[in-house]
Amino acid sequence: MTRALAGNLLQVPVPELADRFDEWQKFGFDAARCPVRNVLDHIGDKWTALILISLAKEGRRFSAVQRLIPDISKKMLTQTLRDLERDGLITRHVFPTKPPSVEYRLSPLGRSVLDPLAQLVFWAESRHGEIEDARRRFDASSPA
Amino acid sequence: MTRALAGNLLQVPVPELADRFDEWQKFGFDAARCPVRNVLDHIGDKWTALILISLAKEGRRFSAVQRLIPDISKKMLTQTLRDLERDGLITRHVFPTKPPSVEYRLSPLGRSVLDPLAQLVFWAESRHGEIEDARRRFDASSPA
DNA sequence: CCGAATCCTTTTCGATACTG
DNA sequence: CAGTATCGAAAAGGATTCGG
Repeated sequence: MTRALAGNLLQVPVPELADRFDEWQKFGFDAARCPVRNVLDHIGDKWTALILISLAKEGRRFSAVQRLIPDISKKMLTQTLRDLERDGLITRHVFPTKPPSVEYRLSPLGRSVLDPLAQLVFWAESRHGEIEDARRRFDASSPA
Repeated sequence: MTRALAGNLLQVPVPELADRFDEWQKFGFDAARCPVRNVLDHIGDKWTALILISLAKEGRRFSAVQRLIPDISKKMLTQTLRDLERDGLITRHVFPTKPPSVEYRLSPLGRSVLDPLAQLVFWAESRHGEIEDARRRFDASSPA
């Protein structure tokens, strides 16, 4: 994208990320305060991103999310939803029907992560083939 | 969705992500082919993002990366670097000095992930405070 | 229907010691 | 310097059972 150069692809974008990394270094790189660890570790776990995406279009009930992500266990669904609620990314709404129904919705904060998350997902989709090719090449030229 | 209401912030962006999710559903949501799982699980692990960022500015040697990320063990550094090489995100260059030195560099593919990754990192940085506040509120109103 | 509690397996990770 | 090998601890995850 942007100015298409011949041969020497990119290199220009994302100067900021490296610079920010340098900043972190200066302050001793405190793991507890590093947002990469504190936040990315969370949204990067096995189910979080999928759950967020499944709530992108509309609020959904517990069982509805479970249907959308068939191979998640109830335990992990409960746990991940609670973590997301704790972080303020989703809200939980209990309706006093019987049996009770519970709906989860993205909060404004949760909705705000969809955009950067989408960037990464679309990157993953578009590069998935390249990555699989690279894996095959690597495995082919590596010993048993 | 859409109809931009006052007070009700955003909602409009990222229609594509939810739609893409719907697409996946139609094909049975094959976990093995889902790029969210195949790729995000990788870059979302404990060290991958940090290593990619540490290589953003320039190629670095094994020990240099280890200095930049002080609390990574040699084992995990080796392992994560190898996984990244396998996925084609970084390249490995051995210089026949003695003792040998090895430099790791981002490949074009690896550089291409920095931009979406930066979006997420900057989101994390800017929202870190909100998330911590939400955590405190949640913990305060939850039982022992 | 939603979820808590328990048990158990798998995976991840770190510490340590060793090699070219 | 840049790894490899092995071990054990810890965390994550799944299956099952129970309860409001």
